[in-house]
Amino acid sequence: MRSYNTRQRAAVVSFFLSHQERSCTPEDVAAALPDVPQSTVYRIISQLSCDGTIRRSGTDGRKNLYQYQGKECPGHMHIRCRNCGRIEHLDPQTTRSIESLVENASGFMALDTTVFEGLCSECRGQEKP
Amino acid sequence: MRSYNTRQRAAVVSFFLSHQERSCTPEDVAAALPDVPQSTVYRIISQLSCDGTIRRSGTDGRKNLYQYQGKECPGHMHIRCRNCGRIEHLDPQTTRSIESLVENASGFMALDTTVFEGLCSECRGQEKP
DNA sequence: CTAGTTGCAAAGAGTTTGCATGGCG
DNA sequence: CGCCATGCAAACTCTTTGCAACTAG
Repeated sequence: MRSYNTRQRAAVVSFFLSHQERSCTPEDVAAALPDVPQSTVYRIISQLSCDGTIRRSGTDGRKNLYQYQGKECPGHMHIRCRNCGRIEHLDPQTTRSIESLVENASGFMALDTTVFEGLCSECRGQEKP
Repeated sequence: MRSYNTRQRAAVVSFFLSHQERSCTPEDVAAALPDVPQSTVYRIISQLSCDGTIRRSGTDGRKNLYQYQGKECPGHMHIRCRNCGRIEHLDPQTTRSIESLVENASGFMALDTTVFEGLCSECRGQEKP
């Protein structure tokens, strides 16, 4: 089941390469590539995610997030503001500490695809439920 | 906008009361109450969630999770096995430690509705992607 | 050639909503 | 009685899938 180098696949990989610094949704990709239909974007993302080119980095609450998987890119968790939707990174060091805490307490191996729900400093006190 | 005591509402509250120890999905509720249509279950859950009777405790990956909100019930995070879907609690103490770590690192207030993605001890090494 | 890929449209899963009817207070 | 809640079906959002036509190697 080796994969072919199609125009569509190249475009999606190129998109993730030029957005290495942030997590993107399938919608982001489709919006940037109007000539690649959504279903194809979903299929290509699914493949790239399997072969390790990109990795799922959690969810924005609704949609899945994916990010280019650089060689020595240390995995990190994210936190999303429940009020404004903003997503930020937790540094790899904090991520490792949390993983240890969880593993010791539960026996589960915590994955860094975890996305915390939270409130950012600007939204604290002005939550709109 | 005070709420009326209807048979359906009472049934849903009663369900959550008798399942205080675990998080339930709208589907769980609807399945236990065959004479209350799904849309009504969703609407009642939405209300109860607003008025604080129950609280959203995260997601099972697809569906939302809700739990009865006892007065002195300390909030806790959950961890879900990505492989088998099993959900377990993290104890309140571990939850507090994680909240502190996150807050210090990011400035976000971490909410205990966070559900970790992980692998339970039984599924480690036998993940099926 | 021919297995893997695309494009389209339709199906799924979970959730929300519009609207006429019904019932609590 | 008036306002809120219910029931039904339809809409909505995100994602997956079936299938015939296409294309990279």
